Amino acid sequence: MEQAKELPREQQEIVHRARKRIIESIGQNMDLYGINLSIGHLYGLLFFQNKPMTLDEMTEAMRMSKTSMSTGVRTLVDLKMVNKVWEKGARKDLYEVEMDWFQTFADFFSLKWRKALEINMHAMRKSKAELLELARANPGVEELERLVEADVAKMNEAIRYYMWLDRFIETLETGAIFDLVPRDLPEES
Amino acid sequence: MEQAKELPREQQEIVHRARKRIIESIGQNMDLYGINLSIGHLYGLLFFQNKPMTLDEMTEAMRMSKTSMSTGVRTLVDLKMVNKVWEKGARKDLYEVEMDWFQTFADFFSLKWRKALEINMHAMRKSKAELLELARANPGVEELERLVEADVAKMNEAIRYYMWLDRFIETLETGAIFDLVPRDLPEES
DNA sequence: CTGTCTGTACAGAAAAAACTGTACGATGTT
DNA sequence: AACATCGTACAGTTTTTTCTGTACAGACAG
Repeated sequence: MEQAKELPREQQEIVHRARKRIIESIGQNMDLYGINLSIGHLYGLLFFQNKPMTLDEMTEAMRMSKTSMSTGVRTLVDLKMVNKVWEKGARKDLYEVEMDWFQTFADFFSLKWRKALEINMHAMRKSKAELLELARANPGVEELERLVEADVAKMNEAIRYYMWLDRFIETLETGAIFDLVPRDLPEES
Repeated sequence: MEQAKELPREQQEIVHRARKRIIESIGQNMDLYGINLSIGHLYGLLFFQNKPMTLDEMTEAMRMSKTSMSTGVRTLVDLKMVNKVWEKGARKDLYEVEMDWFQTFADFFSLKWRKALEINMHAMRKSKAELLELARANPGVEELERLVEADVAKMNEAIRYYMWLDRFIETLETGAIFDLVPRDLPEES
């Protein structure tokens, strides 16, 4: 895990267990971020490291292949959960967790949601236009009119939702969310 | 997909393509909700159904086994994305999508986040207490003190984040989020 | 330039997830 | 009562994902 070699065996055990509980807890819940258990554990490991870590150190600590560590840590970097760190004349790449979990949260969900939002919104608008055009080109066909009306109503409701989601994502991107729901509560007095 | 049988072939095609685009778009982005492509498609299919659907109808429309439809629709029901519908003397179970996507969104993420929150928070608090007790029982051991201090600082920061997340989830659960970020913008004037 | 070390591409093995067909319990019908 | 019909449990198969070992390109040291 990390240093602490100069402590008596018994104390090391306690520290190790305390850390392990958290690492596994974090790792387990990483599926929220679409991350599997192994990479979740890797993240947990990095969390308790008080200094940047190399791929070889991860390999040893996780008892997994270097290839897995390489791909795993890259996933975490892509998600901005881990940062690549530069150190003077260092041969190896160094990584450490992004400790600002508020930012991690905002980055992750704004990224994912915005991607889905754009794809879906685009599909909605295009299909809606096609259906309206179809109805316009065939006036008076009752069956068609009913059908288009029903579908377009659904699309409009979906678009309304996506427009809300867009504004919501914006609060994450701009940090306005932390005005709406403050990071800290004012002290009780 | 659904009725429209009385329309000319050509018009049916257009409607079908317009719907298909959306269904696939939705299905693809369902991985945000931890749902795979097939079940995503199922959801999209239900979205355009203007009446509740039976398992057998899904089986036919999706060209998949009834077992898959059964488990798939159950997943969607568990996530509150689809509702089981009761109809007078109906032999078969009927399902329809929950059309309130605002609610779907709020339900899904509050459910998932709260679960993770509670597990992680519990682990954090327990481990923190153990480390503090360890330090208390061994005063003056410099190495231990440094280590405990560093770990506890991290845990405190994490707990601070989780307390924020808790308040944030609460806005989803209570609907207060829709006061903070309104469903609709006031009309331009 | 040669030799060494690092990260990753790639192909194959192992593990996990998705999907299916069969069988069966529960419920309703005759 | 016997007979149908429905939904799902379960076991086995297929597909996908994860993980590993090997090999190699790029950077650097001597």
